Amino acid sequence: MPFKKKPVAPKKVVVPEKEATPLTTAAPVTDESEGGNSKNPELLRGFRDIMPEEQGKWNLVRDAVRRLADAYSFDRIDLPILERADLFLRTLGKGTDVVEKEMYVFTDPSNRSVALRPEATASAARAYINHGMLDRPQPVKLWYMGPMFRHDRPQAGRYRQFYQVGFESFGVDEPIVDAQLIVIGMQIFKDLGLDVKVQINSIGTSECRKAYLAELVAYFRQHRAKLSEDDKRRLQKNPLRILDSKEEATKELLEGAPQILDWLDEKSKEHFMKVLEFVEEMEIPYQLNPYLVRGLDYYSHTVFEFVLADDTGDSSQAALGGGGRYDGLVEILGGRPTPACGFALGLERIVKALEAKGINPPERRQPVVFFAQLGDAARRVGLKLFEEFRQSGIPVAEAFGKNALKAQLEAANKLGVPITLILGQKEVLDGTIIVRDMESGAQEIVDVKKAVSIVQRKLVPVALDKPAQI
RNA sequence: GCGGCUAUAGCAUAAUGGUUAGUGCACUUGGUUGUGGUCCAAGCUAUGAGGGUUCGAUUCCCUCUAGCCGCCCCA
Repeated sequence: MPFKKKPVAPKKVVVPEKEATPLTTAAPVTDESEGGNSKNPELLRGFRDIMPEEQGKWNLVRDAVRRLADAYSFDRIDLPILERADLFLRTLGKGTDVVEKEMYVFTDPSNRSVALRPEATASAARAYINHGMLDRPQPVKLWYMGPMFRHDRPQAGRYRQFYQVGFESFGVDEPIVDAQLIVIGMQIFKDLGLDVKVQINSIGTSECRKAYLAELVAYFRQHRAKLSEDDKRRLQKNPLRILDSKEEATKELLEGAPQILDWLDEKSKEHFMKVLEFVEEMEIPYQLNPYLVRGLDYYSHTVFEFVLADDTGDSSQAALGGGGRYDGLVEILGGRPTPACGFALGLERIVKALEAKGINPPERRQPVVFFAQLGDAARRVGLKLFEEFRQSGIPVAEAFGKNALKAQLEAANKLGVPITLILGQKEVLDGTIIVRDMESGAQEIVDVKKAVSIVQRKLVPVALDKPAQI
């Protein structure tokens, strides 16, 4: 970097640090309070690597979702990870924790307030407006999968970067839309082998909710003395939340509390009843949960949550996903009033549930042939031979990085392949190759051109057509 | 954001206020020249970071960081 200054300062002037290191000073490095306490690079708190060993399980989930999205004619959309902070402030609700303390908000270099998305429904609605999707046949059915960010306290199965898949349906207010979304969610779990039930509630329109809330608050005010500090705070800030309080005393009080279902207007009630009818018709295991509320402001009418069926306690991790109707969202963002409904699933929780249930991905297709090489000439031939085998559908492994035959056979042994091909100087000159049976140790020298067909014949008992899996 | 517990190598673990921090798995190399599975040998890699007490700390104390658990919240 110092090169851009005058070539040589004839005097003994030393190039001042400041000018010499513009790159490193661009961002203030303040590591006195955070990280930087090891020679090893450190992960940011709450962030993690999803390691190769875990990918099988993740793929199980990703594949199931992809398959079903396709089957139900949902179109994939990839939404940006960074959005204007304001998008979330307007939609999620100012009082919500997500917005208030969990969002990664910062000012970008052009001095705009931006945020790492804490969820994607708002982005989907934004995209719906931006691309004039209201001019497409309704409903517009979109799905997405990707990382979300919330600066939350990390715990097992809870990270600051976490993955969600979401399904959103815009433009139709029919109860059947809500119902089918529930069906899709349940189908995903069914395909994965997870026993999940759905909890459903309706929180009506914002008007009837307002009336209900007044009643609810009034009710709990009478019993204020029995409430915990947390619940008192909820009563102030977000009274609906008191419905899913875990305090015993509060739960008891709830039994006498006004129920939101009684406060729904006729239309809301009818909508909800129809959703339930459909769900029943589909024989979906559901529970009416009058205390189910969701954390984000944009919901209205139907809300639901997918919960592990065999989960005993109401562990905070039991909910694998949830969603509901959000008829007001598009309008909040300045679009034409558009009914919409959707749900999102938390991938790490699903993966965790798979683990807990001992559900494993099919084994990756094991190589059945190992190619061992000695010397450069053999490597050259081997690289090509490798392709021939691959093209004829025989999975071949190699350890081109190793030179000693011994080491390569060791590797072959570890992989448990039945056959190893050995190609050395001599064989290259002769146009032959050694086929070694790993079990017996028997070897034969064959014409290299026939290697593929000979190996194929030997492998007949070994299933070659096992489905490959990434 | 609040509270509790924890922190030894890639992983799993042992030990200690005092000379080389032990073991297993894994990894690398070797046990002659181009042959694996067993075996043997060697090597590699650790006390999360900073500070304090002490003649001396990995061990005791404090702070920070991270992980786990509970709360909050949520997926």
